[in-house]
Amino acid sequence: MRDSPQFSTRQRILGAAEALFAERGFAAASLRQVTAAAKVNLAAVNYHFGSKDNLIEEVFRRRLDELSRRRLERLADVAKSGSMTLESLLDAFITPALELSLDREGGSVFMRVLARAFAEHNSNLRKFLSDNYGYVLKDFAAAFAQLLPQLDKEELYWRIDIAVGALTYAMADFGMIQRRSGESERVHREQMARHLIHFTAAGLRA
Amino acid sequence: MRDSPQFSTRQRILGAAEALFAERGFAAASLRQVTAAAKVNLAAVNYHFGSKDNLIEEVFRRRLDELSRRRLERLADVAKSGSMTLESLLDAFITPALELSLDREGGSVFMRVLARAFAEHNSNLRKFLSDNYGYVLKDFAAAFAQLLPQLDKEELYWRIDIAVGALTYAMADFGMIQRRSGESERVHREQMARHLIHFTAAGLRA
DNA sequence: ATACACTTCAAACGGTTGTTTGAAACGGAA
DNA sequence: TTCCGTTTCAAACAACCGTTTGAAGTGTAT
Repeated sequence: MRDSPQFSTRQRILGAAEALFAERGFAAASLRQVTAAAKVNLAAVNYHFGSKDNLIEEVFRRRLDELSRRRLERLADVAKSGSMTLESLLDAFITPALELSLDREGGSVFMRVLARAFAEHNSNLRKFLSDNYGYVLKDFAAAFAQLLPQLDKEELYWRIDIAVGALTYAMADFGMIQRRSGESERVHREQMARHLIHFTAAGLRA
Repeated sequence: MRDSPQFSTRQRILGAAEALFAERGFAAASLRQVTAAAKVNLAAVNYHFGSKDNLIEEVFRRRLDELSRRRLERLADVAKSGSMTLESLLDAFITPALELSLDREGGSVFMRVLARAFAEHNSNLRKFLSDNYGYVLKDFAAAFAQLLPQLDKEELYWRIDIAVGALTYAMADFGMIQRRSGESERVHREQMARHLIHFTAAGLRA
């Protein structure tokens, strides 16, 4: 689908790279494998992106720009409604990722790419993510602080750190639980999100 | 330290490989980098381990054999004591990993290697881990089931899955929280373990 | 001293990596 | 048609990969 001729060379490369990065990692997925999957010439990567490192960053940018926008949009909605709860806050954080992972055009594999970025100790990549998207976490942290005034700053950050870990790990489908054969991908993911919110809210409140 | 002459070639390779796998990943860490760090000849890896894949498995085996043994030992102690709680059960699971991560000889980097194994989609590696160490999780799951009889099997497995994710992520030090400058590594890790148990117990009970 | 198993070594193997090059193909404007 | 910027292409580059080889070194037992 993503390598079909109706997509531009640029988009075909991004789609194939995303899939191969998720499956094999950034180092192990070679540009020859990427360009073969995208059905474009090898030199097209360096022509359109300059280097492999730039391609990696662009794979993140393409998804994270919209994901961050949607998360902050929902955060603003929840804050404005006046009925902010831990659950609604977690929902604002998780639902955009859930929607992305249900996107037809390979959104689900991106969550695995994102989780790989945490496993990679690559400081360039971490700096890129922190510089460009760190403000999203900051805004959510402030909202959590408002809802959990009994926790001091240190205690709160510990819990948010653990919560983000649980969310990252689960949304990347790293766990043992496999989707049941009779169950659609959508239902599976929605159940996971529901369990995640329930579990994490309790942990934050504890 | 681990590359000092008092350690055997075999152990020096294992130590250097562990450190480089944690830092760069299994694919990106080359045998030439490993043998240079270990100060041994390149061919020593294939002489002592046969192949890079075997070396990777051996890096896991060296730590996981004892880690699994200690976890099951503590699980048995807790079960025997008659006063099993969620907290004591989580403590039995976490404390051996905590002790390992405080080990002088590079135990802390191994937790990062272990977390990488989850991020890797490598089916050979996952099968190796599941075949050789899956029984540990099985035994703990049975103990959790006993403590949470109100949860049906599916609900329980979801929560254990999420809990394992939080533990894996946190013990690998993937989070944003950095050790404070005036604080020892030991104190930092012990605080993390304490927060982890508190958070996870609440999530499981929720 | 001789023999033998174990270990280390430098060198080379074929294959793959990211990147560069210069020519060919393309497509709209003049 | 001619022109020109944009994009694609096959081919080559040096560098690095995991693995193999056969010789050199090592220490122990005979």
